[in-house]
Amino acid sequence: MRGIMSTSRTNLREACLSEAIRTIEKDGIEGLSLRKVARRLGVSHQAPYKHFASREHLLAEVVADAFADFAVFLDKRTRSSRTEDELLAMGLAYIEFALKHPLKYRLMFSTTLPDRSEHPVMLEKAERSYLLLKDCLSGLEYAHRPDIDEAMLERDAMLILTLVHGLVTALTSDAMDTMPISEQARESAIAHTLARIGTILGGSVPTEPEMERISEAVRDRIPTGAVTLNLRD
Amino acid sequence: MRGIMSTSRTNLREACLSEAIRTIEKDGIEGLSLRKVARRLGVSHQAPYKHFASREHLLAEVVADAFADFAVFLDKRTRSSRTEDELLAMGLAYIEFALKHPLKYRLMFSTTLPDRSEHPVMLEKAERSYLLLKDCLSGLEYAHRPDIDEAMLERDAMLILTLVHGLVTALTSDAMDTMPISEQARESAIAHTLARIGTILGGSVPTEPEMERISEAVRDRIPTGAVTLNLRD
DNA sequence: TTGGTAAGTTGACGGTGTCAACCAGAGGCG
DNA sequence: CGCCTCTGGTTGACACCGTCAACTTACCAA
Repeated sequence: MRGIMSTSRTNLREACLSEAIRTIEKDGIEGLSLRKVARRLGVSHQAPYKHFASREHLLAEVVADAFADFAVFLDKRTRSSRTEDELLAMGLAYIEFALKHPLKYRLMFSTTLPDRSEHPVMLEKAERSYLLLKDCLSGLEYAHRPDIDEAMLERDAMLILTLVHGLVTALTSDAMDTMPISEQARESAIAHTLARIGTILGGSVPTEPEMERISEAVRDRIPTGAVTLNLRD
Repeated sequence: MRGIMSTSRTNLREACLSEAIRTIEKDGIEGLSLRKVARRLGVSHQAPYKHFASREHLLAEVVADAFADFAVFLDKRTRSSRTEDELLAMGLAYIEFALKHPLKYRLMFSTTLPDRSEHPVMLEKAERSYLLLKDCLSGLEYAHRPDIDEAMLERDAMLILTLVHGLVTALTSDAMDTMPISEQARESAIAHTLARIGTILGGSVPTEPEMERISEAVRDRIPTGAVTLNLRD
């Protein structure tokens, strides 16, 4: 028999998803439990298992949806912008999304997500956003400079992503509650980050000797190969 | 009566800490439980509560230790380096630590840590590393340029930290298992990041009109004030 | 000696994920 | 029509978990 709830027919699956979202909003990602969503849906504790193999699978789907929303947002906002500077538009869109949907954003970059390799759909949705940025970069005249090859572009894309991610992570961290910053400081932090991205793309590629100097230092100091997974020493 | 274990006297506290570390190594941060620690120490499930108010408190202490180790490492490596380029030395030290102790590093930047504001000791240890970088930056001639004021330095410090953090997060992410990259690509990713940091510090500060252009766009698009904590819409 | 406190103990409660077994209904099919 | 199988729900059990409460011991200070 079905539960008493309004969840008609066999759409319990959808109901679980949206109830999961509501639960995360209220209790955080750690507070999500299959039993809780079942209870809140007025359904037996095992019912969700008919639609999701495990808690992780449910979570993976919620996260995948968040990523999908993110990609759509990025795409739409960047496209619709009449700005010359398409990269600036994308950066702004990124930041706008993260500040408008901090929970969703946090969810996407939580470190306790289900293993990516076991949830290919989630992974695929996540990669979409990265591709959008890379495409955007490819469209700029930056990409047509003779000193920029594919690998360089890829590395710079990563850097840019990292910069914006770091910025919004800081801006939406709960440190902001205990140590709030002024609206003005916030704005200049954002503008500064975006400007510095411009600096990176505008500046010429590091010179050969400079790269060699750094690479040497890297080879000197950075361990190569397998990593050790222990917390001691 | 005491447990049978070798944990003599009242050093159960220390024993808990190191057993917690061992547990995290084996079962991940999610797998840490006070009961497990107690069991592995041959002690009753409530014994750890005499030394740690809750699971979170135990975890906070482990994390605080990790941060302390990190700060010490940064300091030592940077100091001992005979390089002219002190910033490069610090960047390398950062990366070296993260690659040598990926678990410890992940632990420090896990998103499921105890609330920072409720664990001041942990917070304080965490801030130490940031201060080290800022100090390092202050020592450079960069800091003495007329166009660099305190706020600018602070913002650039944040950017640099973000860049290095993003780099090592990618390098130690488990995506590396499923999509491994060549030793050479790894090395150039590292060198590239460090070089781009140089680009940032070397380049001149963004011009006034450029900043104004960006700031305007920011004001246009970025929501101000309170954020909404919901996952819908 | 006495009394109080710190550091252990056992026990209980409510919560979790998940396996197993059962059951009702719907649809295909001989 | 009758049967049979599959889907989506059910209850029940198990082994965990964090944490509160109450009890016991050992020691140390007055």
